[in-house]
Amino acid sequence: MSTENLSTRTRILNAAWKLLEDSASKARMSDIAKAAGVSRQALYLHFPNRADLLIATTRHIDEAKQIEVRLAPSRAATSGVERLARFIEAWGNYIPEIYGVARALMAMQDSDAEARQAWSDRMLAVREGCKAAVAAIEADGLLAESLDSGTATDLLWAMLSVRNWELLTVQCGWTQDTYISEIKALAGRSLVSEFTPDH
Amino acid sequence: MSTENLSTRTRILNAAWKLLEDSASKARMSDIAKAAGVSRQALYLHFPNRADLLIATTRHIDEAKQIEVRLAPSRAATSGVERLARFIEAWGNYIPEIYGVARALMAMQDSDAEARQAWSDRMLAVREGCKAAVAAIEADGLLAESLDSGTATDLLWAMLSVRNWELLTVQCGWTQDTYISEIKALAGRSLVSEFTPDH
DNA sequence: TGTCAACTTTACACAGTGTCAAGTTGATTC
DNA sequence: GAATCAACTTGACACTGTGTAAAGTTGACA
Repeated sequence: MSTENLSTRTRILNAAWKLLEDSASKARMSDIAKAAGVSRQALYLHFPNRADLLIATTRHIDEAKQIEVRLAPSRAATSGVERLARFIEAWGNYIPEIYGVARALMAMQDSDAEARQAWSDRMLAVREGCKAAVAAIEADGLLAESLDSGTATDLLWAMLSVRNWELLTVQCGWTQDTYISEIKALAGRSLVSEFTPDH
Repeated sequence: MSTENLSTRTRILNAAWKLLEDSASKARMSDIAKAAGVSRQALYLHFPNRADLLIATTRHIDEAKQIEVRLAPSRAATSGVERLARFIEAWGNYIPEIYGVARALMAMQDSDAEARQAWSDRMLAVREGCKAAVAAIEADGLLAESLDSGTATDLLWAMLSVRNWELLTVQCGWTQDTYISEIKALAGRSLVSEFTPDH
């Protein structure tokens, strides 16, 4: 796709996305500007600061990657266990897509309150997905006896955190496929009573 | 304990420790210097840079908090399940002690290769503990059927990561006691076959 | 021809790390 | 009691990256 006719704003977002995608490259404001073919100051004409630019980049990716569409199978599931599996697939496979931006945003959390808030909001949305899956399992009467739904939601949320994905894939060297299947199995064993993996 | 007779180096380490402990306070080099009652430059006489100072601080804490002693019950355990439980208690209760420094060190990972290495080394030590616990369970013939020991080690390591502790306690608001008991239960359900919580 | 928005160019303020060089000070040694 | 030395202080400065400010350019549109 030609980059010519796109608005400056879009070119900036695409540049930020691309730079953040490969972990090797730095993504300072000047780097992003250079990659977008605009001056560094042009960035500040469109985004008040780096945090806002990164946040806008995540929304931009969400649109391009259609996160909502990906979540549809989970919402359409007819059983709790299936809903859990489809949700893990949707979100778990989405993590690598946003990992670059996520990393940059997480790195800013200590210094930037706005970045913290933005990331927190996104993660709370994920938590809602976890909550819905847990509720569906509970409705089937299959939530592990020792768990209440709040605790189960928190645990699932933790299992599906970007940091966990990072640890298991980047650090431990798991493939994405291994990650998905092992996390599904883990969530099943630990949240669902009488769980048997539907292979 | 009087701070008078301690060496400058020790006073610096104590100051860094104290500042990093309460999450409210900043811990810039100048802050640490002020807290230690020395000039900022004195810090550079003892530590080449901030990363080294933080790393030295973790070792300082390890000594003061006797991490090795805490790990003894796990090593002395007579069954795999017990070893797992004692290890989770030892490490899980140690996390809040080092969390301040850990946070600072983790925040430096993206920019500082040395900090990354130092943190990685420490976490690999934790992984060894996980590995030993998994090996003990396996030796009892109680490792969950669907798991090989490598995967089980990785999963336990992820469950016991500082990031997970942070998510569950700081973000979800779990108490430390809840964290320990829920993680024990989670590790049991997900790693051990025929697991029954010993009350 | 004039106006306006979008963008560029140049310059600067600021925070925080790390470096450098020239003091001071107090203990040790001859 | 003078010289020496290590440990520390003081003040200045380089560097990086973010964000701000102000003046100049350019092309479209009226």
